[in-house]
Amino acid sequence: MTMKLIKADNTEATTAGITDEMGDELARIGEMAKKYGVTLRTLRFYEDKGLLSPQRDGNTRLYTHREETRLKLILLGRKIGFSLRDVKQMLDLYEPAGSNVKQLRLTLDKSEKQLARLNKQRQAIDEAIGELNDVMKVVRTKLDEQRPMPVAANG
Amino acid sequence: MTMKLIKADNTEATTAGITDEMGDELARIGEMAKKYGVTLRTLRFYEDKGLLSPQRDGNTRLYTHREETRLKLILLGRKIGFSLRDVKQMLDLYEPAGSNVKQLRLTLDKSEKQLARLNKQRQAIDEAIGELNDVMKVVRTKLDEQRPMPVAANG
DNA sequence: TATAGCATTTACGTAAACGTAAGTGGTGCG
DNA sequence: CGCACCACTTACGTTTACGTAAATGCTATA
Repeated sequence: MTMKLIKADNTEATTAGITDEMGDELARIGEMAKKYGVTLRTLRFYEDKGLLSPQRDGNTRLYTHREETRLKLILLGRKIGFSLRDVKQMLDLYEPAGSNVKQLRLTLDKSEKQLARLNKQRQAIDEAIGELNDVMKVVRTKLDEQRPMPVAANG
Repeated sequence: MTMKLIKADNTEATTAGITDEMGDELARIGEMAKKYGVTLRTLRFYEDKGLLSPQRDGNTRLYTHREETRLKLILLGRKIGFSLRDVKQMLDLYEPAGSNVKQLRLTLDKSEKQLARLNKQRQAIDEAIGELNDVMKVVRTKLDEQRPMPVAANG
């Protein structure tokens, strides 16, 4: 029981319970990475692409709840098949204190296109599976022909 | 008797009816490209990767029936989702005068794995479609909420 | 002979999403 | 004090299948 990384009561050592002047929960990059199953590299990459912009304590990145929400949206977007560029476009339209009609419209628009793409992909995959099965059938047949007739084997 | 490639009277100039000393039908790169809906670049690329190896008349590539068959297989392979590397491995095992058991086995092996991949992809796409539909539903709802109640509009 | 067409070569560019290496900094603990 | 950790930065590498110049050659035809 190494027990490292945990401070006695509130030493604010390496991790945990860091809060903003605003009272926000602040997480460091390692926590975020573990919590959402991504690498540190990925989080920095997203930042480099303007998708995230965590606060800083010196050099150390501190992620607020807002950034966490953004990350969730990014990951959802990627799961759905959006490119990071698309995700960024949508996120960039978010206005915390206004109507996000433009954002919603853009999202819906991109979603419809993505849905079309996904359906096409699905069809392509189904076709591929079909052809692949044909191929496998032929190959199996040819392989059987190679076998010199298992004349009534076992019985 | 080099036979130069071009016959005197049949003006056909650039293309057509070129034959080998063997009597094979020889096609130039442009014909092949059109016939199979690929670019010249693609054919040269495949050659560069060792998937095709057309004859030469000087610098000009001449494709035999064998090369054509290979191309068909390459395209089928790609349609099925194999990488060019995989296709090459399989093609490289072809022996014109022997049992191609190894080739067939490799093909079957790769096919099974590819089938598994395709099924996974299919599932992933289905999931993505599902989530995407959820997202669209939410977005549509939010957009509707933005509209200040179409209290019996128009009429 | 000039032009149109088809061909050739080399070689850098593209897209996406990070991986990975290399070198450095700050910190609490034994 | 020095190790173990966590974090940071820069920047090149990876993968796949070609696209896209750029410069040049060969041949038939007008």
